[in-house]
Amino acid sequence: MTINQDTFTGEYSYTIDAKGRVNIPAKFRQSLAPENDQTFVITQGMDLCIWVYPLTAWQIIEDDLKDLSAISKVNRSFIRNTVRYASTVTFDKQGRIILSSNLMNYAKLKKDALIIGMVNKIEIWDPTLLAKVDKKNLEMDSSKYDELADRIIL
Amino acid sequence: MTINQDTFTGEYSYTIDAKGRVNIPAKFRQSLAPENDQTFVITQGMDLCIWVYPLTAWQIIEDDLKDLSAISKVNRSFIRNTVRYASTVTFDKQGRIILSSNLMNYAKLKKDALIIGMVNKIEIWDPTLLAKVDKKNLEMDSSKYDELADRIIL
DNA sequence: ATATATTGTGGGTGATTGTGGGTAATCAAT
DNA sequence: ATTGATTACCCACAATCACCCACAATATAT
Repeated sequence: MTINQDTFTGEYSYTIDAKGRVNIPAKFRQSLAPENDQTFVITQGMDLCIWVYPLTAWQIIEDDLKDLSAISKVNRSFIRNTVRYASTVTFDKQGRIILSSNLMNYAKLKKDALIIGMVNKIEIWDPTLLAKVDKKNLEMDSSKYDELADRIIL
Repeated sequence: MTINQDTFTGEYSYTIDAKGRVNIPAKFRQSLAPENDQTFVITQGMDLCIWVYPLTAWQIIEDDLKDLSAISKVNRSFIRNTVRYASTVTFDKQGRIILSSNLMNYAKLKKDALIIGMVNKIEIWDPTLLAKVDKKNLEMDSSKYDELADRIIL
């Protein structure tokens, strides 16, 4: 049973094989809407992880980027840095996608991967790295959590 | 799997051979719409790089420019610096295009080329030059980046 | 409990891609 | 016209990738 189309929750651990392939959790595959053609777009996250979007969600981002005028220098470098690391990946018959070595280096991924549902996208982390980052964030941001709690009813 | 016709994302590194030929990434060739007849228009970018447009996209730019008055300073400089140097290139059986020595000088290209999808066009950079330019831009404009990131939900 | 289907992980092989070079046509200048 | 230079087109090959199959472990159904 899936909650919503193109919505992802939960945490799963997988291994990355010698060819850089990781499994997309079966639950995520099932909640991916059919019009995505079993395809995601993967790119660098704003933290040291990989972001994975359903294809159609990424297309909306692209459309927004198309509206930015190339006359502005800031726009150009923003587009460049957003799109630069993005690539489409379709999962194979076994449900795996291939991670480029670029992205694996960026997220410091080796053999183990932690895959986390982030509602509208998916994050892929190195388990030990996430543990560290997580701990630091908790210390820093506990006050800001309260702000958010006001806006979102849990 | 390609996202859309005539849209390009991702980063690829290639080598320029002695004849000034560079490969257009296979993914880009595949997403180039058939009515372009395997043809691009290459010209000077507004940064120190080469811009590569699908033929039909360039034709639209030309049409737009005809409609615009020459009064605007932006238009005049765009026409002078960009349109001036434009020429059409068709890729060969191996998927390569030829770069004129003019354009290679402008973008300071030697042996290595970094090819970046910029949604509706492609950029060709010297790898070390881009690293420098990019770093400078990020330092100068980080606040404007945040504005843009707010408008475009990642 | 047993059988059946699904899922996660590994590997093999043929097709595609990136890169180099060669040869014949085209053009320019003497 | 002859030479030299430039361009357009063709071939070759190594490395990479996409696709296929295998199988053990887990989950589901009867």
